[in-house]
Amino acid sequence: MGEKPTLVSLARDLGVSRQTVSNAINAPHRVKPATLERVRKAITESGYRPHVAGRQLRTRRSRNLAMRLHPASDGINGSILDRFLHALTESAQRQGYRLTLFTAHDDEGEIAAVDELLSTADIDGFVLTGTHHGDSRTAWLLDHQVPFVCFGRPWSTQVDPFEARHSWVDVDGASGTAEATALLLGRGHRRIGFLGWPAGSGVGDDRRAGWLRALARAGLIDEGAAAHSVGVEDSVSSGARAAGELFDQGTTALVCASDSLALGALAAWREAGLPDDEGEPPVIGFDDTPVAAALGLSSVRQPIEEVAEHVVANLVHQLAAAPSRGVQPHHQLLPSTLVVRRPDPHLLGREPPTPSQ
Amino acid sequence: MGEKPTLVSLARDLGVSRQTVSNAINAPHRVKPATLERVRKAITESGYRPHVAGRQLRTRRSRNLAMRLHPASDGINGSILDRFLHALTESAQRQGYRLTLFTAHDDEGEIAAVDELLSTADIDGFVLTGTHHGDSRTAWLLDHQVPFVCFGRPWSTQVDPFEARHSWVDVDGASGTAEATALLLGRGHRRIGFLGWPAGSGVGDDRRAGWLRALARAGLIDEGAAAHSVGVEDSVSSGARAAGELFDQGTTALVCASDSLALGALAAWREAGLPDDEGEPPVIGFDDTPVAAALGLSSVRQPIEEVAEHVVANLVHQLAAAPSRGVQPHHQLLPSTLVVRRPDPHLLGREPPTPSQ
DNA sequence: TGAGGTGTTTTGAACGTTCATAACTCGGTC
DNA sequence: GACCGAGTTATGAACGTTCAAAACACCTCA
Repeated sequence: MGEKPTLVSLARDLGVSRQTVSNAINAPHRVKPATLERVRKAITESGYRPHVAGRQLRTRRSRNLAMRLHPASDGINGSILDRFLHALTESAQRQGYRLTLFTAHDDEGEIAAVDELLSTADIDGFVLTGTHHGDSRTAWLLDHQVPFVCFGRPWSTQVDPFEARHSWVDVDGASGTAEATALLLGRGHRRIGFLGWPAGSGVGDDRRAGWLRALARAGLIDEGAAAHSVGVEDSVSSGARAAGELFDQGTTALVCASDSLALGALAAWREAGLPDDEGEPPVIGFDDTPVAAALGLSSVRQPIEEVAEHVVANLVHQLAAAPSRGVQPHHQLLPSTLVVRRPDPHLLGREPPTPSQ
Repeated sequence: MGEKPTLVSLARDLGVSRQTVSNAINAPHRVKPATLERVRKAITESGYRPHVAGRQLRTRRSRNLAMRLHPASDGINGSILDRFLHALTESAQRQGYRLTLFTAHDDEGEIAAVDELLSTADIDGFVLTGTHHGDSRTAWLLDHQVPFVCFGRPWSTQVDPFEARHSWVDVDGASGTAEATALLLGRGHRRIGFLGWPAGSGVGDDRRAGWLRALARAGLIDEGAAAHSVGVEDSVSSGARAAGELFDQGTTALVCASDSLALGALAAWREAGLPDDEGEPPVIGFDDTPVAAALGLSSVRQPIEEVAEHVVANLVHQLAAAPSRGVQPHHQLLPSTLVVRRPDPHLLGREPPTPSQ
């Protein structure tokens, strides 16, 4: 009771030295078992916790990670961000780290913010999201020897991402869209389109590539497959418009680069009055957002929780290494997977199908 | 350039004492103008930043705020959380504070986490979200004299929230639903229903109250208005089902407690084939989520950014006060406002209305 | 008996900052 | 010319921790 215990007060009460208590916490093997037990008991009884500032001042480590929170739905959007933040916080916590947020208006602002956080010395490492073509941040961080991990491959046409000098974790979007395409192929569709974003966006091109790969495997590339692929702005209404045109041209099913686009496609499909696949509309979204779940839309799901776990693990690994000599960068591509759903017939604006069998 | 500057190294280079440099930063009025200028120049030139751990150790202040990140869509859901987090981070940053996240599985876990963060002494104040009936957290925090502010009123039937012993900021949901109801009344609707959650959820009851108030003002309470109000689970499909029944019973328009419910109601309305209000479906959602924006659904918007600003301001105010004597709690209820939208006709599954101008 | 370990504990110093207080400077007053 | 007070600057100590190295205890072996 009374004042908050410190190393010194605890040691005094126990009749041992500061350092012994410190060792009991940080290097138990150096303490005689009997003493260790005595100290540990005192620690739990007094509820002693090391004061982070004292520790940080001496060790030059804060056990704090930081990440920039992008303005609403930039890079990773909405619900994905929620899941990512939560998973990241939890993973960090498990490893004894905390997650601090900061904002910035652009990449340059992010660099400035990182610089600030580093010079006040309360952040050990950073998580970068929203990697893009010509990203200026990674070079700066590498130059300044700042520990960091990217969520997202370095999208460069010049360099193989697996040759990058920094660590990253990313989701293989192509595997998911390929799986989605395969599913539609299995249901007999032959004119499967891809509804995505304009070319050049790394992430979008990756998702399109999976669709193309699945078609190629099925030997369906030659007959003008490219005509069934369009790139538009990521919104429900432009998705609806574009999907309508595709359906008019003979497309019978659509794999989409986002749930927003899929939502539009769903509306267009309903309007076009095309047949369904035994209750399931031939439209597949991406990101498995709550909207998709709510509407019963099949969607490709990113293993965000695993991404977070890997990001933190890698960061912690970097921090554990000697600060002088660098650590081997590590690159991890995790597969995305298709979540198959069957929508509530009410929401499709059709009569429920008569239960066969 | 060499090592990172510290107060001492900077003072040595300038030929003044540590304390003078420290004063130049923290109490400029105590330093002779000429000296002040010299010191300031040296600070900017050297890029000196005070080391937070050193400062924290001495002042017992970390300039760190913390908030529990609830598991996905609990309390404040999806996109609202994004906006809130972003606004909170930005507001905190403006005031020279940082935001740290942590997770917990329940209220008890949150209390334990807070206790931990406090005893390692690196958090100055907390933001509480997801307040609910019989919340055990506020009492604990008050008992332990921890500075905190709630986003959300204390939902107690016993006590007037404005008498609460702790500060809170909340959004007056009723004002938004009342506005929504008034809009529908203005368009000639007389049988306006409310599609919400089962009674007892504070937030939900508040939103329903606004609807009821607007009806009362219009003198429409007596004719069995209660029959047009239902409470169901917060999902699109149950919203669709419930809305369908209401429309069958003669309801012509719906104010909803969430965008999910509104989404369902929209589907039901479409299916029922009821008339629209010159292109606008008579359904209004709540929270103005990206889905609502995407579909062109009118929705009540919470001024989350303002909430965050007030939360941080209050917290900072508490922290500025002498730690011994408490600060007057402050209670702030901000109005929500209706965002009126007109959906893309494509998405309604109808022909666009002939432009009548 | 003493030299050399090995295992355990203690001591001095340092990390960078601010508080409390002392010291100095300078103009004005008696 | 000594004294005072206000303005400005400097000094000692402290915040709580860990590093580096010293000290101590005990055991083995020549």
